Amino acid sequence: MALSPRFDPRPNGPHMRMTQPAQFTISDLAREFDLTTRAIRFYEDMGLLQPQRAGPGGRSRVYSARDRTRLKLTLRAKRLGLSLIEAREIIDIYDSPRDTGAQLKKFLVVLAAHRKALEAQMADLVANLAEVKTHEREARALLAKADKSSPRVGEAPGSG
Amino acid sequence: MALSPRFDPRPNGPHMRMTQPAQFTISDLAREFDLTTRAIRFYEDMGLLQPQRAGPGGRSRVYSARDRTRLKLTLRAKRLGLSLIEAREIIDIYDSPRDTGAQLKKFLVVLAAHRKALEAQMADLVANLAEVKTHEREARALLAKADKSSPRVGEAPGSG
DNA sequence: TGCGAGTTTGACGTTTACGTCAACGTCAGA
DNA sequence: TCTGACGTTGACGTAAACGTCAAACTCGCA
Repeated sequence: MALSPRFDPRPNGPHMRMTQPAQFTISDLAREFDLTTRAIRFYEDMGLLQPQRAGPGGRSRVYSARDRTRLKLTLRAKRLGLSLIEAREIIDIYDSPRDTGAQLKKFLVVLAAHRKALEAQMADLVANLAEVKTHEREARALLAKADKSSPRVGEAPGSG
Repeated sequence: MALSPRFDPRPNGPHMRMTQPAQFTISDLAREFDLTTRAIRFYEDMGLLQPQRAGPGGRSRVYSARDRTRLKLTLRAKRLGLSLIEAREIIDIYDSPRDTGAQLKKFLVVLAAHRKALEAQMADLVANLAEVKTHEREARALLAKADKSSPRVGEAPGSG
């Protein structure tokens, strides 16, 4: 748990927290999101993050709040089953410029497709949850019947 | 689209469909679920399917309705981001015997864990969908404003 | 009798998403 | 000055989920 200032490329680091910390080291993010630094560098190789460089020779990575947001979005996309490439495509579109009408229209098309995929997955999820709940009800009913016919010691009925 | 009877290990194949076809070939399932036969054999290697054998020398695989159900569950689990091993563990529990109280209780524990995971994913999904809808609203509003200030030829306002 | 369509097993290749070293630089503190 | 803790860049390894051959068998049919 050493706080280890070291080089610390954070003029107003996490401790200031006026609005949002502006700068993060790679292990800041690793800790926050429970990742290895290797994973974070890999996401950079995949084009998901583009940290600045600082320190002697400009070697150390410095992550901005935007990088952090993109990382958060990446992890959520992963949890929903997207590949890193798919995640990057979507996230890139999300923070790409949309100042012309054509860009806005393309954005809407992509959003519609994305929403359709999410809704399909939602359907799977709802079906699955319904089944789980049904099984739970049935199992509880069976268990209650069994407990009534031959109750076990140490398990008072009605205190579960 | 050749119906290809060949060996056809189906005493009452899909064409009878009184209740449910009882037997399927590997390519029946491949067609139905849009998989390669390779994938289906791989699922067997992973312990997800256990088809009977028939034909000369008992070489050809014959899939039962239960196999088909397990395959369907497998694919849904995959769509929700589970690995094949995780899918197998859950599906195995679903059609394992639950006649003793201990088995019922373990079943309930597993179901609760599974439900918790599904609900977490549901939260991700809902958050994601909300964001998509917000972006859609914003983009549509921007587009409407832009169209009003400089409408394009061939795109009558109010006919989208 | 040979062809095509379908089946089998086996073995190796591929992509994704990292893990796991190795070898090195740097900075603060004992 | 040396030790840790952290950082860097390669380079190689790995697990999952198949794809992609190859070589062989069987069946129905022209």
